[in-house]
Amino acid sequence: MTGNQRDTTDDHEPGRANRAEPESGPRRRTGGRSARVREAVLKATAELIAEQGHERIPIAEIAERSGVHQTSIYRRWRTTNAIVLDLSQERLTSLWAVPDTGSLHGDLLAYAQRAAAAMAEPDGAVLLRALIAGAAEHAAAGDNAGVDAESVAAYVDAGNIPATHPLAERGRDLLDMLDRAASRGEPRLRLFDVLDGILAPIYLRTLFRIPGMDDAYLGSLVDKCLAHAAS
Amino acid sequence: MTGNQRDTTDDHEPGRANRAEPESGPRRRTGGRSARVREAVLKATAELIAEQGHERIPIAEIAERSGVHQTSIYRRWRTTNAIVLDLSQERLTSLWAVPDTGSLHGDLLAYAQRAAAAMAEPDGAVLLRALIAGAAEHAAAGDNAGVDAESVAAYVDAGNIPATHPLAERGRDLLDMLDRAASRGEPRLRLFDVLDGILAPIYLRTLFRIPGMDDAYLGSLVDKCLAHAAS
DNA sequence: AGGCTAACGCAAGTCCTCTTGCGTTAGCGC
DNA sequence: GCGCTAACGCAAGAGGACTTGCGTTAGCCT
Repeated sequence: MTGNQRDTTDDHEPGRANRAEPESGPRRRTGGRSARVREAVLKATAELIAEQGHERIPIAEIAERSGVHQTSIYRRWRTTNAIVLDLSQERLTSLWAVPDTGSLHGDLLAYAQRAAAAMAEPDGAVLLRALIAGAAEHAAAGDNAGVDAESVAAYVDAGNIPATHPLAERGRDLLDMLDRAASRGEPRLRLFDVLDGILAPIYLRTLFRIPGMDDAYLGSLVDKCLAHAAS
Repeated sequence: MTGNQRDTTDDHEPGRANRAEPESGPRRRTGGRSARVREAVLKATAELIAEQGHERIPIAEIAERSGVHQTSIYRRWRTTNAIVLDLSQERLTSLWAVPDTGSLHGDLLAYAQRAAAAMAEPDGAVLLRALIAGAAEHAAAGDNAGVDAESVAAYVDAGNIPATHPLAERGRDLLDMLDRAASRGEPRLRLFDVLDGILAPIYLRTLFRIPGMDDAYLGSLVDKCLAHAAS
């Protein structure tokens, strides 16, 4: 299209995982004004999503609300979806410091409750959909989140998630939790048992707007997970 | 515009649920040319999705491929997303005649295999996303798929799904299956146990492109479901 | 078979999204 | 502080999505 296939999605994590690029281009300016602009745009987008309930927000509207010029937004993100994806990664990352309650059952329940609470936010479902759309875009771009299909399968067989996968961050946190439990002598759950047994139902119910995710329900999900580990 | 605010999204189910509208407007023409046009558009859209791998297809392109004029498409569906939603409802409805293998375990496994196979189609993930987007649009439009939140909750408590819900059709089929099992003397599973335990993991892995949904995996999902019913 | 009109084809339009070039501001290294 | 230039603001402008009015075709009903 524009002939430049990398700039749009690369600015999302400005100063974190600095891959050792030998001839890295110009040095980015991540602080000060740039950071303020990013902040303002993300904040405005979150507000508009919460108000309107959907992600189809014209960039012009985000520009007006945030006080940032349209052009700047287009140059940095190019599409509304990229903004929402950026927002969702920030939100669903910082929010998810995994609890340490002392027991696996308690940890899992707290985790489930946090996940359910995040989804219950006014923009929770929208952010989840953005995450999904992000995963789909990666796939459409040709690669499977930067890793080829076979090595992804190898990861999954080993009970892990490739580092560039949208769910990777959460996978790491969960693995820590499961390791803690094992070191306490509690049964060792596999990562995908938790993903399938706890996260998947919460996500399904969120996406299809099925209510009833109270503590009793979440508790039953956790119990099922643990029952399998025992058997 | 046309002054008619219901035609766009109402043509999806031409002759099925005729709500008793007293002063129903002009009588629709659902057969012949209209049906051919609908067929051509849906077919072209499915092809383009399978080829390009995503749903961001300009209507002009669908018009060219299908031989139907842009204007006609705009008047009937208004957005690409509506077409894909239409397509997904048709596809995911006709395809899902629920098997009757003689045992609950066999039925559930066959069901899981069909679901996984449908998701493995080149356009499976896209159609699933369209279904989700459809559910979200309903929600954004103000109502919860035509039913208010409380009555939805009541349905869910009773182990059922409201009739207008995107998953309703599949829910009905599944309930039939579960009833059959109960009448054979097998344990009675609740609908949402199947949704949470089988469909949710399949959907999660589809949406996030996690591979490894082979028969062994699907079998383990079914086993877990049944283990809970026995306990 | 014939009338009525829903639905389609066609061709201009209109509106809005997105781009491009250039001047200005301000982050970062010295 | 000073220089360099990344990132922003601004104002046109190009391109594509969507609409509208009207004539034509063909379902559906009697």
